[in-house]
Formats: sequence, structure tokens, C-alpha cells
Amino acid sequence: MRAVRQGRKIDSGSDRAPVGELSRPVLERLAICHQLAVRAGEEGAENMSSAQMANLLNVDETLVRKDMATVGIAGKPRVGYPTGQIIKRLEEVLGLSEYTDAVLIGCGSLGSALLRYPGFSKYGLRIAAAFDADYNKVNQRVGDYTILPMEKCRSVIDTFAVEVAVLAVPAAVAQETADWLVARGIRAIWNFSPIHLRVPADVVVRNENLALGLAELIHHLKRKGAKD
Amino acid sequence: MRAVRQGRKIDSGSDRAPVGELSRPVLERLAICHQLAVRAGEEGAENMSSAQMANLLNVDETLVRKDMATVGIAGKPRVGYPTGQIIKRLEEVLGLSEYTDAVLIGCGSLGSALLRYPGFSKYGLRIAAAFDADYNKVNQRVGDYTILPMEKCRSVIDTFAVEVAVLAVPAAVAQETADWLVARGIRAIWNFSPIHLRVPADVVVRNENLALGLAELIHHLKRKGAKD
DNA sequence: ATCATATCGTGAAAATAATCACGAATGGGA
DNA sequence: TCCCATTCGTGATTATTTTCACGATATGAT
Repeated sequence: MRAVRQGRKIDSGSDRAPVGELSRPVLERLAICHQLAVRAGEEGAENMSSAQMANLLNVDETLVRKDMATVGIAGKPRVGYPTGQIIKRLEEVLGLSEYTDAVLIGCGSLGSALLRYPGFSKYGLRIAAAFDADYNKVNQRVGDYTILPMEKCRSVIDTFAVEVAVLAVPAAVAQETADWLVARGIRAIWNFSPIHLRVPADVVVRNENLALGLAELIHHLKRKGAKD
Repeated sequence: MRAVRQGRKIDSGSDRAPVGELSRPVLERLAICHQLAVRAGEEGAENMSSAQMANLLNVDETLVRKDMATVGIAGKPRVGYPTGQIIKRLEEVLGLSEYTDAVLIGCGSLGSALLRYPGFSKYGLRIAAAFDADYNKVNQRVGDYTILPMEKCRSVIDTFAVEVAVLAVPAAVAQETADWLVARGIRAIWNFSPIHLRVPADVVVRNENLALGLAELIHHLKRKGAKD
């Protein structure tokens, strides 16, 4: 049996300085470094140099060294940084090493895909239950989950002390759903609706805005095309 | 019947200065401003002030004014910026006003969800066809599409002069699939695999890295929780 | 054992991004 | 009509992020 309580350190003895607030660029690079290290490890590499990582990240190698220093990963001259330590330490820092419980709201096509997405559990997110306001969807099975009616959401949040919600509802009801969740104790929202949510200052929102990604991609494509 | 050729301006007479390279932060804010303006417009607002947008974006209002200036949107003192013009101009700048053709590779749960996602066409991306290497999936219908075998991908790319690919294949084959696509003329990849792709310098990649988003969300949640 | 070289670590400098401060313009009310 | 409050526009300043420059250190070859 496994502890369910999220957000608690499972003191494993190797905790280092808790690392202060990390800025977005740093966090982004660290997450990518984690992936790179995992891949390198799978390919048998014991170490990675800052130059290797920097090359893949398209930044100066100094910056990678600074990032490593920020989270307390030490390298060795002429060798690099040990992949094992990169992976382990970054999983601590990025919060990937402990499970976090979440509820998923909205089981349309995107929500259903997220429910089936194996990556979540790999990255430490455990969907406690999935909900939909549409009674036609309630009781349907999606992957390992049975869709529950919104009425039951409150008790699940309370029972598991869930603080994170994955929001995949239509744009039209995204804001009101977010308000409802916040009122019921949700402290962090991973928002997949194409709406910029307005929440109290003590609630964290990450907008996974596909429109934005698309805009950025197309903008760059056009720029490149124009250039050559 | 509709023109199919993508990437061509449908000269509508209102083209302004083509706007140089926009940095990522600017692009991000503009995309959000677009959404805000759409919502405000739906609620009947003729204008938005920089202060309103800044408040929703959590930045200084000056910055919003600078962004507007960057893309050539003018406001009026005491009134603000006309929502209609914000929407129209930003759709031009962000490339949302003309259709761009794309192929979608990988029709697993995420790929299928993307195929069904109505937001794409709203934001100017037209999926020409969807492909999967798994013959069990070929000929299945997903939304409005029939999954095609990878063998047919090349001819679709050539026929429609497709430059954009949406990549939703498993991590293990993401890199090789990307290489294959690039070799066949794809110039931009919207990557949903949890892998940092390596591509030639003249190819644009946008990594829609869910693990990264999750890491950022959880990191901030922990920070907040520790603070109060 | 010593040297040459690759790579880390870090303070200084440069580049980029965001905010501040304030003048200019506009619409509404006395 | 003229003033006042509001909001835009933008140069100067500050903060943040990235790169540069260079000394320190460990490994492998002679």
C-alpha cells in the first residue's frame, strides 16, 4: 500500500537545499534537461556535458552550467554531469518524484485523450477521478476511469484533499468551472481551454494554450519562409 | 470551392508593415490579447484599455501599449483600443487569418483528440489528412477523417505542398518520424511527443511539452503552499 | 610524474525584457 | 467653450536573462 497524501516529502535522506523560486526559463530548460538525461541514460551514457545539453537546447553552455548549479547538481571537469544524478535531482526539483492527486474536469475529446495519456502518471500526476457535467457521458468508461457526475466532484476533492484540477471543458464554461473549483479548495489549475482564466492570486494556473502554440509555430514558419 | 494553396496572402488591401521578428514573450502576450479581445467583443465591448488587458495578463499596462505599438494597433486616449481592430490585426500577425495545411502523424489517443479538436480550424490550421503506421488503425474513422497509412503521406505532402506536421506519435519513434518528415519537405513541426526533437536549423519546431507544463504547475503549487 | 586538454565554475559584461515617469491627446461635463 | 479626468505613446530607468572571459580541476597520454 502506498501513501496517498500528496505534497508531503517522503524524506528520502538526500534532500538538498530546497531551491528557491525558479524562473520560467530556468524551469523550462530543466524540464528539457531531464528529458535529455533520460534519453541519454537509455542510450547508455553515464555522463552528459553542458555543451551537449546546450547544443540541444540552443543556448550557451554556460547557461546550462548555471542551471545545474542552481539546483545543486555538480559536474566533473573532463567528464560532465552524471545522467543519473541529473534525472534524480531534477525529478525532486520539478516535483516529478512524488505523486500529486488531481481531478479531471470535462471528458470531451481532449479530456478523454488526457485520461488515456500514459505520460501523466510517469510525471507524477495521478488523476483521482474524472467528471463531466453531461449526464450522457456519466458512467461511460474512458481508459481506466468511469466518468462521474459533477455532483460527486466535491466529495472527491475533500476525501483525497485534491489541490490540482485538470480543466478540459469547453471555452464557454471554463471560467465558471474554474470559479467553482477554486471555491471548493482547488489551488492549482492546469487549463486546456482556450481561455485565459481569471483566478485569485493564491491559485496557480498554467494555461496550456494550443492556439498560442499554433500562432508561434506559424509566425516562425512565415518568418523563415520569407528569409530564404 | 475554396482555394487550397496555403501560405499565400489573400491580399485584402489592409496589409500593414509586415512586422519583424517578434520575441516569444511578445508573441505570447499577443495571442492572449487576441483571446481577451474576442471575449470582450462577444460581451459587447467596442474597446479595451491597456489597463484591462494588463490586469488580465499580470503585466504593466505600459507593456501592453508597447505590444500594441509593435504590431501597429493604435488606441485612443480615454477610449482604449478597438476590439475589432485588435482581433483583425492580431489574426494577421499571428497567422490565424489564412488557412495553413498540415498533416497529422500518429492517431493514438492524443492524436485522435487533436483530430477532433474544433479549435484548430478556428485558428487557421487545416488538417489535410491523418496518418498512422499501425495498420490496425488505418481506415478507421476519427471525427471527419479516415486514417491513412504512412505510405500515402508523401503524396499528400507533395500534392498539397504541406509544410506543417502535427506530430503525436509515441516518444520512441518521434525523432525518426521527424527526420522522415523533414526529408520529405516538412518545414514546421508541432510536436506533442514528450521528446525534445533535433531538426535542421531551417525547420521550426514547437514542442508542446506536457511534462514541462506539469512540472511548472507543481513547482509553483509547492512554492505557494510553503509560503502561506 | 608531468603535461596537455577538455570541461566545469563563476564574476563581469552584454543583451533583452519590463517598469517607471511624464507629456500628449481625447471625450465628457461645467 | 473650456477645463478635467482618463488613457495613450514613448524615452529613460531598472530588472532579468544570457553570453563572454578566464581561472580551476580532473583525466589520460607521454
